[in-house]
Amino acid sequence: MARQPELERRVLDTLWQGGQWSVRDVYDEVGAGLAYTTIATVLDRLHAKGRVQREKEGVAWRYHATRTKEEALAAEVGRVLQRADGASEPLLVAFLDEFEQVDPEALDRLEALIRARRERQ
Amino acid sequence: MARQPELERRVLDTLWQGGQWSVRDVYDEVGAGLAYTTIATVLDRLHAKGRVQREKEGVAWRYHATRTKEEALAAEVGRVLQRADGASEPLLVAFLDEFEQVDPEALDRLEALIRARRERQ
DNA sequence: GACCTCCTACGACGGATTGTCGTATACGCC
DNA sequence: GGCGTATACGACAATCCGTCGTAGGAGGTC
Repeated sequence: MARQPELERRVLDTLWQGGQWSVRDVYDEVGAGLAYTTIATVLDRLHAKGRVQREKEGVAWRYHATRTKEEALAAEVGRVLQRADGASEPLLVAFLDEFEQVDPEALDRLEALIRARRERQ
Repeated sequence: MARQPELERRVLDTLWQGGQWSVRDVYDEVGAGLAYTTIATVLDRLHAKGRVQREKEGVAWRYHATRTKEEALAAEVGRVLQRADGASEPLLVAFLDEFEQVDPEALDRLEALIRARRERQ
């Protein structure tokens, strides 16, 4: 039923919009057709996994993402890199293919960012 | 038991060394302490998922990876990019952080590859 | 032909993850 | 003391993955 946690992903996308979210807030955003407790459970599990944090506000919890979307996605890329035997040239080429396919201009910005990073030290 | 398919990953890493592998070949490589049929099952499932291909040779199957390791890992990065809302600057910066952490020189090679790619058209 | 060895096919089982709820229970307010 | 809302907790089914066991086929050996 869950090769990739689809509902968790939608809930995280919601939190990544920024700010604090109660269960009801999230439910209103992505809960169409689902039970309120379904959303509550998903948020609870994400909290147990450390993916979101929460503070009590009155009787209810307020949730927010532990990491930004960018950080979370980059961390996944980091795991991929870990699995590779170093950043070999074929790997980098394959990466660039993917980047180019998603956004042809991304390569220009990537190059500019690399250059800026070098100058910064 | 399997948040990330560890044994499948090891089997794939084996096939990614290149060439054709029988079940026994793979078993000799990564099967220490496991049953022969465990490896056979894993290869069978990878085949069902399209991750590996196989041809009969006599009575036995010969397996090889459908994609190279580089292609497979890049495809994962591609999926991550799909989930992002475009290649925003914060995302690219976060990616570069990961690259730099894994291999500080990777950024230089990345830049060179981008430049080479631009000249090629 | 009986036997041994190796291979595949297929099914099974348990643990973990995820989607999905239901119920019980606590809290604040009129 | 009720009502409405929120949480806590547990439950169930589906799927994935690691892990085997067993049945049965194909080929070589005595």
